[in-house]
Amino acid sequence: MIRRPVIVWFREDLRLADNPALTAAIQSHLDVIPVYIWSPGEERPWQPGAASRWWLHQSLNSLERSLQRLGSRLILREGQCAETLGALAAEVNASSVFWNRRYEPSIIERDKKIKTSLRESGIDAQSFPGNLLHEPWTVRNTAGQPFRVFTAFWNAYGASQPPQEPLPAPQHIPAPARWPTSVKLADLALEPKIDWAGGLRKSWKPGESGANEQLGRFVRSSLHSYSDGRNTPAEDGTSLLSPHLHFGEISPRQLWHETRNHSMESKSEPYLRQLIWREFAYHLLFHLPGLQREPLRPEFARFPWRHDRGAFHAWTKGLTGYPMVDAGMRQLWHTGWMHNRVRMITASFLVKHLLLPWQRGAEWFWDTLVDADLANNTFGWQWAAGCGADAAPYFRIFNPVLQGEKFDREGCYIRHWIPEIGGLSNRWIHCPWKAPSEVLSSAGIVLGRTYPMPIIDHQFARKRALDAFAAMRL
DNA sequence: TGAAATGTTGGGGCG
DNA sequence: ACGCCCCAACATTTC
Repeated sequence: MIRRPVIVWFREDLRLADNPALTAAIQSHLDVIPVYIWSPGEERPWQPGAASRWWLHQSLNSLERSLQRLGSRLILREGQCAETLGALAAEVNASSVFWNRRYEPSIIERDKKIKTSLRESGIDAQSFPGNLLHEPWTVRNTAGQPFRVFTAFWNAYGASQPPQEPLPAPQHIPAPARWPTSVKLADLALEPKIDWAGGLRKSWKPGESGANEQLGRFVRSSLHSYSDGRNTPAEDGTSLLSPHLHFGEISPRQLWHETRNHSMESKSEPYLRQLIWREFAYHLLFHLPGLQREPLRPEFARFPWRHDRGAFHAWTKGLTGYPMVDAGMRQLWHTGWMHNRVRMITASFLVKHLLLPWQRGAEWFWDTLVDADLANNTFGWQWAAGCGADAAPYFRIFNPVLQGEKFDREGCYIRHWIPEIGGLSNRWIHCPWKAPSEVLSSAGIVLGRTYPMPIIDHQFARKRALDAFAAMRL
């Protein structure tokens, strides 16, 4: 009698350690068939962008090699998940299919259907929690409602059970006698046809081992000074873990325990807060699926957004004439990532200085970020636009010059990403248009030619945004 | 996880 | 010594 194998369906959990579905599969003492299904159509309209696909390719490659080291493989398939899983399960006569949950509303809906249809075919289907610290439906305020204020959410997390200890990575994965066929990773065509990914390759090491190395670097060198260091874009003071976390190369439970164990509570708390902001974003999107398109505050539906392709183009290319904004946008384009402080500055500029819809910004970030994550991206943009939960009030408008002087005092971040104005002293580096003409010419700068004039005047833009806000509230 | 405007205070220059 | 003004520094309010 042939033993029926169990399929482990990998999704946004491209890791072996702390992987509940994988652990459960191994504990079932059946042969394990790991599979990943590429089905971008089912993610619409948020199918992975170009930068995410690049990362996914590297991460799948890394997972495949890790599985091979344990005597296993990664079966790759392309197509609708329901059909593909059903066909694979039939092909290998699987007894069950295990996976770790995702929490995007449309994915939940799809996965429910898959679970039902597998069970109807006599196949045991089980999903496991592992990509959040707490399941979104278990967290409620005293009135039984989902939280809308971060502090209350944070307090609720603090009062609840600490997350369970991460599961160890398996030492061996039982392999079936015969493997089903797999497409080749290259055939998924995740990598760009024209190789623009050089900057990404230099910046990142996707995969579980890369994630763990980065976590090690972070807790050794940045965690103790995180509360200030995370605000200095020129330095690696943030965790740099966001893409690893998005693809599940490392789990939030691992991050929680590792940072907790490595330092005093007072030192690890600022980082844990960030991790809980992520939970809060997932929590909100779960309870309010419309957030991915529509503002949480309904009055923003009447906000007088502008439509200015030229301004949007300048923003995306880092040609607004405001060095702090442009540096951020160029860092994003080059590395697939932007420092969080600068995300706030660039987002504020798009929404408040240019009056362009936050959805346009969210779409651009979605395509260019290696850490593009629906819950976080949606939450972050609604926060920046002032229309979200616990958001920055609309009248809170960042001044890109002051933000630059405050958080990049020495201009290091600017000089790195905008070398054409690198010759300016710290006094002028954040506002080249104010520099005396002899300073500009001796630095080799011709405003409007070698670097743009500001595409909009700050004072004017600030007043216009406030007026638009006032008009909306009438 | 703001910035700008407005208000208040207190030290020093000066007649 | 005193009152007056200026203004930086800080605090508060407003958007």
